[in-house]
Amino acid sequence: MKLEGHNQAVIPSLELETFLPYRLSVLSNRVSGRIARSYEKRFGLTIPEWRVMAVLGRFPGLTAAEVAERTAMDKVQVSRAVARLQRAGRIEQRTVDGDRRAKHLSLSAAGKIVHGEIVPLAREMELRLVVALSVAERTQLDQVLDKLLAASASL
Amino acid sequence: MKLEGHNQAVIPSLELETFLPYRLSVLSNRVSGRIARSYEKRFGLTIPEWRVMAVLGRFPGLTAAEVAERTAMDKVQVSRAVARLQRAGRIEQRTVDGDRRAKHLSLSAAGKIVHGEIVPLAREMELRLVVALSVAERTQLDQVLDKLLAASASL
DNA sequence: TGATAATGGTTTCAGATGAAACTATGTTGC
DNA sequence: GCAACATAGTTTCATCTGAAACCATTATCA
Repeated sequence: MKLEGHNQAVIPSLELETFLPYRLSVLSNRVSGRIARSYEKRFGLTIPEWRVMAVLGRFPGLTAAEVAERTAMDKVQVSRAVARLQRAGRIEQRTVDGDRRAKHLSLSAAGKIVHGEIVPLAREMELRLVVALSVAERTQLDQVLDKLLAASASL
Repeated sequence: MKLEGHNQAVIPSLELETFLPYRLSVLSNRVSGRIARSYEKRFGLTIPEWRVMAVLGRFPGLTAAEVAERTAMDKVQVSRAVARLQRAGRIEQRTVDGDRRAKHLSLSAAGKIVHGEIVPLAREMELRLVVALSVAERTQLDQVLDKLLAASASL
C-alpha cells in the first residue's frame, strides 16, 4: 500500500546549488576570472601566461616540462604560453649542455617587472576573498583543501 | 645595518601551491574534469549540456535565460547546449502563449533516462571526494564555501 | 655501433569558446 | 498607433583549446 499522495516515481535529482563540484567550479571561475581580467587589461596576459610567469618568478631555470608539472597545465599550453611570452620579451631561455632538447626558462628583466606588479595584485584579490573568513575558518579551509586536493588526485 | 646575509632585493613571489585561487582552480578542474570524462564517454555529453540537463531535471519548464541564471552559464553557452541536446532528442521545448520568444525547456523521456543514470554517478564522485573529510570538516567546508561564494560575487 | 624506444617540445586539425552583431518578439511612452 | 527601447535567443567571427601527429635529441641494449 502506497503512502504517498501521488503515484509519480521519485526521480533522483541533483541540486546544483548544493553540489560540491558545482560550487567549487562557480567559485573558482569567478575568482580566477576576476584576477585574470585585471592583468589581462594591464599587461595583456592570459591565465596560462601568468601561471608560467608566476612559477618562473619563484623557480628560475625550470624546463617547460617542469613548469607544466608545477602549474598543472599540459605541455601544449605551456609551449604556447612560453612562445607568446617570448615574443613579448618577458622570458628568456637557455640551453644547458647535456640535453639540447630541454629549454631552461626564466623571466627577463622586463618580465620581472611585470611579475613584480602582478603579485601584489593577485595577493590583494586573495585577501579580498579571505577577509570574509575568520582566522579559524582560514585554517580550516587550508586543511580541508589539502585533503580534497589529495583525494582528487586519485579520483 | 642589514642583517641579511645577502644583498639581493627581496622579490615578492607567489607560491602557487599556497595561493588560494590557484588551489581552487586545480581542485575544481580535476573534479569537474573527472566527472565530465565519465559522462562524456557514456553519453557524449559536454559539461554545459550536462548542466542544462541537471537543472531541467529539477526545474522542468525553465526558459533558456532562467537556465543560464541557475547554472552560472552565459546565454550563448545555454543556447548551444540546448541546440545539441535537442538534436540528440534529450530535451523538448514548448512555447507558452503570452511570450513567443521564450522557449520553455524540459527533459524528454530519453533525456530523463540519461539524467537518471548520471545523477548517481555524479553523486558518487562527490562522495569519493568528501569521504576524505570528517563530518565536522564537511560542515565547515559548506559554511566556508557559502561565505566565499558570497564574497566572490562582489569582487 | 645501429635499431628501437623514450623524452622535450612544437605543430596541426577539428571542435569549443566569448564578444558582439543580429533576428524576432514584447514593452513603454507619447 | 507607432517610434524607441528592452528582452529572448541565435549566429558570426576571431581566437582558444586539447588530442594526436610530428620533429629533434637522448637513452637503451642487443
